[in-house]
Order: sequence, then C-alpha cells, then structure tokens
Amino acid sequence: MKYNFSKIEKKWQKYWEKHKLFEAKDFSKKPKYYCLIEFPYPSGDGLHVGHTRSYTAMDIIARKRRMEGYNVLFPIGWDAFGLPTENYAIKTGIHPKIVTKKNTNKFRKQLKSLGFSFDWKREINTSDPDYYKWTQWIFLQFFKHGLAYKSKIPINWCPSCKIGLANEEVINNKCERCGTPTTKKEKEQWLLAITKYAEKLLQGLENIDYLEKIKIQQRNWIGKSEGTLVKFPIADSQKILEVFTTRIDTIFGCTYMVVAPEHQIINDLKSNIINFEEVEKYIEEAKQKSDLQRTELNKEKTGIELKGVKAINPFTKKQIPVFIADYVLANYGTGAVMAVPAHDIRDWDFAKKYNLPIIESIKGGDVSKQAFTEDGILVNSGEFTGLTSKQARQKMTEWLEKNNLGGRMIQYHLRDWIFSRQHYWGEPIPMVNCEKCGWVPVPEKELPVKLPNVKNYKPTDSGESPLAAIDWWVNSKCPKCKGPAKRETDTMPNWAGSSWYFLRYIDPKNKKQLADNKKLKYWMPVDWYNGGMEHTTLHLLYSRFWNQFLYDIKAVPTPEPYKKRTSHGMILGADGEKMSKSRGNVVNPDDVVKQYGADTYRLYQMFMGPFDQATPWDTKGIEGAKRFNNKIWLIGQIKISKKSQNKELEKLLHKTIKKVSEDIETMSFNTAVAALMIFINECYAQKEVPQKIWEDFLKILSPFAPHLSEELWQKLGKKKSICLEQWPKYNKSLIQEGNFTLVIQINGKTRDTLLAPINITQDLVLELALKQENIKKYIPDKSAIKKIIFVPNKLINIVI
RNA sequence: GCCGCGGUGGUGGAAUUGGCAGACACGCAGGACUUAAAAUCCUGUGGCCUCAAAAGCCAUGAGGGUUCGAGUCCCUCCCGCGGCACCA
Repeated sequence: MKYNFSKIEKKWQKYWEKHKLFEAKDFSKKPKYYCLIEFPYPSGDGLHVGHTRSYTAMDIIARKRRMEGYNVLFPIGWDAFGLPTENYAIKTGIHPKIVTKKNTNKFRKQLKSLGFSFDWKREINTSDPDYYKWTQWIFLQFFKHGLAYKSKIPINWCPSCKIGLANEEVINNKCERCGTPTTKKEKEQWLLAITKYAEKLLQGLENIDYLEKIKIQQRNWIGKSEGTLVKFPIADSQKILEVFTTRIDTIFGCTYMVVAPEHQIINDLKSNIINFEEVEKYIEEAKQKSDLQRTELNKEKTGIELKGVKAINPFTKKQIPVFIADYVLANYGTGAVMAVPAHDIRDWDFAKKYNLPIIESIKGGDVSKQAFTEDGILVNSGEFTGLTSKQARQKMTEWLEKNNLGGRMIQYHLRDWIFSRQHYWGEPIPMVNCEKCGWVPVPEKELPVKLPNVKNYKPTDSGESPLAAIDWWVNSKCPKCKGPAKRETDTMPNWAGSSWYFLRYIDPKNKKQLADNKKLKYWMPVDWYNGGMEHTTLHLLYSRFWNQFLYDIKAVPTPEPYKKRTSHGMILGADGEKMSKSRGNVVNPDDVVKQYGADTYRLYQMFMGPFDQATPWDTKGIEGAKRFNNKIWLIGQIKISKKSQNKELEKLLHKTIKKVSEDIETMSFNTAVAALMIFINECYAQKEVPQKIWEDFLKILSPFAPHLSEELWQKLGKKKSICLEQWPKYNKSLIQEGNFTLVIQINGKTRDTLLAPINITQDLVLELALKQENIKKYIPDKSAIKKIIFVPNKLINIVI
C-alpha cells in the first residue's frame, strides 16, 4: 500500500522512453510548440537545484502543451566548452574530453531521474566536432561579411591565468576564474561587431514577448543616446579632439576638456606636452587600475593637466586646458569629454578641486553652490542666449554641421564583443595568417578545424593559447596562395556554442548544414524560452545577435530567435544566502530524490515560492509536499468510486482546472500547487471520490507529478499513458456561484458580511444591510447616511 | 554612484490588480491513536484587550498624501538582494 516511489518512478521513466512519448516529430500536422531551457554546463559538481527548478517549470509547460494537442520540441544538450573543465585538466592532466564525458553522463542520469520529458534523441554537445564545425562556419560568415575583425585594443589581462578577459569576465576587478587582480594589456584580438546590430537588437525588442524587466535591461545595456559630435581644434596644431555630448546646449560653459589616459592624442602631441613625465607616470598608474577601481576613486577625482596643450571651444573660440583623468574611459565614445562644471556634477567636483572656472550657461540654479543639471533657458551663450535647452541642441548642432565642426551623432553603450580566448578547451578559430595574404579563412569544406591533442593545457607565459606550442598544427598552408602560413591559436569564448544551439536541436545530425531549411521553417522561432536574469545582457543578447545575422544571410527563417522569454529566481540556501560550496549550504538534488522521490521534489520546487523570485530552500517545507503526495496516493487507493456522484466536488474540480490551467501560463506554479492541495484536502474529507472527477484531477496533476499520475491512471484500468490524454477544460456554468459573500463597509471599514444572490441590486443590498444587527449599531436611522458606494457582486460601503 | 528586483504572522508565501489582509504549506500548542515513540488524524494558531467569547482596536519596512476604501496608486526616507561600464 505504501507508495514505493523509487520503483514506480523508474518504471514510468522506462515506459516513456520505450514508447518514445516525448520525441518531437518534424513536420507533424499538429501545431508545433518549441520549449527551451538554458542547457547546462556539465560541471564536475553535478546538477544544481537551481537547474532543476527551472527545468521542472518548463517541463510542466511542455507536458501541458502536449496534452493540449501540440507537437512539442523540448530538447536538451550540453554547453560543454568552458573554463572549469580546462582548469580541472590543468590540475589533473586528464583530457577535457574525458572529463566532459564523465560529467555529461552524470548529468544525464540526474536529469532522467527527475522525469523531465526531454527529447533525448536530439541531445547535442557544443564540444562535439560535428557541432562546432557549424560554430566555426558561422564565424566564417561573420568574417566574410566584415563583422569579425582583428584589432589591437587595451584588454583586461590576468597575470596569473595569462589570458585576456572580456569585461564581463572580470568580477570586482579580479579575474573571474582565479581571483587575481587584473591589469591592462594591448593584445590583438578577434572581435565581433555586435555594435553594427545595436539598432536591430533594439528594434527587435518591440515585437517580442519578453518580460519587461528583461527588455529594460537589454535596452540599458545597448544604451542608445542621441547627441552631438563636436570637434575641438587643438591650438597651434593640426589635431582635433572629438567629443560626444548629449548636452551641446551647455557648451558655452565648457571650460576644460578631459581625455582618457589611453587616448591617442597624448602620443600625437607628445612633443607639445611640457610635463610629459608626470603625464606618463599617471598613465602607468591608470593601467594598473581596472574600470572598477577607477569607479571607486569617484569621491577623490584625479587628473593631470596636459601642460602646453590647449583646445579651442568652437563656440566661444576661447582656449581651454586639457586634462587626462582615469574616470574617462578610452573604450567608450570618443574617449574624451567636454567638461561643463556648471551643469555636470562630476565636472563641478573636478573643477572645484583643480580650481577651474565655472561658467553658467543654463539659467535655473546657483552654480557657485552646485551643478545645475536640468534643462532650462540659455544664458551667456552668444547668439543662442534665450533659447530653451531643447531648441539650442537643435540649433547648435546645425551650426556645427554648417561649420564642419561636428553634427548629429547616435552613440551606443554597447561595445564590440571580444571573441578571442587564449584557452585550449574552446572552438578553434578557423583562420590562417599568411605573410602575403594576411588573415585568410579556412575553406568551409575543411571544417571543422579540430582541436589537436596537447600535453599541457596551460596557456604559454606570453599569453598565447596552449595550441601555439604545437608546431605541426600551427604551421599550415595559405588556402589562397599555398604559401607558408600559421593557424590562429586562439579559441572562441564559451558563449559561441550557446549562441545558436537552439537551431541545432532542430536538426542535430545534419552534416551538410547547421540545420535543414524546411525543418528550421517548421520549428522556429522558439515559442517559450526560460532562463536566468544573469544571462540577459550576455547570452540572451549574443544569441539574438547571431540569429539576426544568420537571418540577414538567409541561413535562418526568423529575425528573432525567441518569441517569449521569462526568467526564474534563484534557489538560496536554507540560510537565505546564495548556495555555494564554501558556505556549505548546497542542496544536492540526488539526495532529495533518493529520500523523497522525483514527484515530491518537483512539487516542492514549484510550491516553495514565486517562480520568478529568489526563495530559500527549506528542508522542512518539503515534508508538506511529501504529505500531499501521500494523500493523493491514499485517495487513489481507497476512495475512488465508479458509481458515486458529487456536485460540490465537481464544482471545485472545475475551479481547480481553471486555476491550474491559468497559473501554469503565468508561471504562478506555487498557487497552482496550492489549488491542487485544496482540491485534495476536500477529496480527503469525502468518503468517496467519483472516478470521472478523479480522472480529470490526475490529468491536471500529471505535469507536476508525472510518475504518480501515471501509476494512479493505470490503477483505474487505463491502458495508455496519461500523457496522451487531453488537457481538461473547465465548465463555466459550474464555476459560477449563485451566491456570494457581500461585504458591508461603514466608512470604508468592514462591519459585516452577507450571503447574497449574484446580481443583487443596490437598493436591495442596502435594505438587507440595514437589517443586520451589527450595522444597526452604527446606523440607527437612514438619515445618517451621507453617501453609498456600491460595487456590484462585491461590496457596499455606507458613508455616515 | 547608477540600474533592476524586493521588504506582508514564528517561517515560505496568498491576495481575481484599488474592495473581507494572511489562501496554501511549514512550524508550534492542545487532543486522539500507541506501553511509548514515529507516522497519521482532529482542533487551535498575527498582535492588543478578555477567564473565555462577542464586539472593538492595532497591523503589510518608516513617515506623509490621494481615495468612500491602499499591501496595491503618488511623494520622501530606511533596509536587503542582484547587476554594473563614473556612459558624458
């Protein structure tokens, strides 16, 4: 009688696999539905409870869609290239391929033990040469379309790992992997010109169903701002300093300029700078600092005047000093700013410190006390005096255009994507460097460029990839002139493989294309993609970029890859802190499944709190899910009756169907489970539960607790899987109540309630209300009533 | 410093979007069953007041405001979490 979950769960997992219940069918006549979860990185630690919560959620949606008659694609794979595996290889000498195989085996077993309805036939692995052949192919298309280029840029450098890091890989001024503080280094890197897609990425957001906060975050990250480019001539020189500003209206108050320490102009004007030694020293110091350190210096701004260099304000024609300061970043905008202390807080602080003039050019504040940063009416601005800021921006920009000193400019915060890594465990970049021809792409028919075996996975001390040490591999022939050439030894970042994996699921074995066109047309776009907020500005934006590019070259049929995007909250440790090994608050899914079974685990994860918010793990809380599970089992064993009827229970069933159906769509899984619990509590109180009612309940339970539902379904004598059943529809007329509880308020405070028939009129309500004992106390006679607010089928509020 | 998300009983959290605050669950207390424990079942469970109940009052981070009515809307502030690129 006792529910033997481990036996029963295994039984049904085998059954599903044997009967291929979750295999998606290409070109089925049913409408298609593509559910996507973020595929895991198979780390050595195994599956995390954070994974399973979001996978359970999407599994519920996938199972519901199948029952609603959709041909569902719910695939799984491995984002297998990455640093932890490489670090592990460095430590142990075991090949990353072997480590990955071991880890994916473990993950696969774990995922299967939870009963997820993945289509395992479409399993992919980004480190598989048959997969990364196409990652390389896409890179070649980027190159051929001028969107992949090499550039010498200041990059974050980890002196310990001896690799270049993208900004997003530097956490708190330290290397993401080893914690060593990073410095700057000039390095030739491959970049992808994502900025060329800034406008498209922005526009694309208009017509897709992403959570608003996700759109906001992407928009902020892309950071479009419309403003003005201004050219400041340098006195006694042919050079000019270009500046981008959104506040051209304040330019008459521009009393100095600031350039980034890395700015080219410093070298160009080297001979003019009197205090070059001092300047050089400052530049060296800035190199040691990360962007974040520069940020921390916020309170105490530093800078050095470039003595001997004067810029000319194109409007006032006055000569103004030029400073270098590390709070201006070289890789944003033009790397130089015009400083208007009267109307910018940061410039005001800087001007006070270095005793620079503060000239008001917008009326409205007291600039001797603080910067006035709002729009207003221009003063001290020559022919522009008296205009509003808005008018002035227009007129002044036109003036600049006329005089060839600048003009309208759109600036994006988004930066091009640094695409090279000096690692072993990544996709080799399929390029060859020929002395005569320069960078030449490897011919497509020679793809994939396979990762060769190496003995040492550590980057060389010069910062080159470990691949650089393999002469036979590096030395190659130029595909163009057949002369001697060297292979690119950098590999791609771990985001490469994940930028297009959703396409490969559609046709995972295709040898000729990344995926068959007709299949792509059938399945794309992804209908619902759920993932973490932390991927919003990296993976999510990158994959949108790749898909948009592939669309432009006609390799995929839709401009946007994902129709709908939602996000999940983190599972915190029992202490309310982020789960981490060092805190010792990590919960292992295996332990929970072993002790409670997959269904209880699934139910608890859905019940523990709102899906989109962080919730702490509660070891006690899972007991509730277990009791719920046991109650269902018990009812299924002893209370089901073919003959009996129960109108009230039927009503509750239909309410529950409605609630659960709607809550799944809004990912309000916690309240959906609560509704199921309410229903079960009611059943539990009954002597008998009519089988018809029970059948529908099992159907709506099945996405949450699939094994238990199958078992109880079979107990009813059913021959086919409950997965093949139709999702029940609720009966509207059964849900409508004849009576409702009407709230009687006096001066907005609830004083009594009344059971009233639906659609009762105000007059009748008032009459009934005044008869209530409690109300009589407050309203001795009708003349005391000043006002009545009546909300039909809800409440009456009597103001006295 | 900036951006985003939050703050509701002892705990996780509900609240049809401005209409009975605390659904559901955990925990706790009392009781039943048991030699006993576990499991299970029943009852109670925001605070104050009360022997108890009814009634009343207070209560959704703090303080104001709008409204017949505010957890929900507006303003000011405090705290927690996550992200960050002083973005000109």
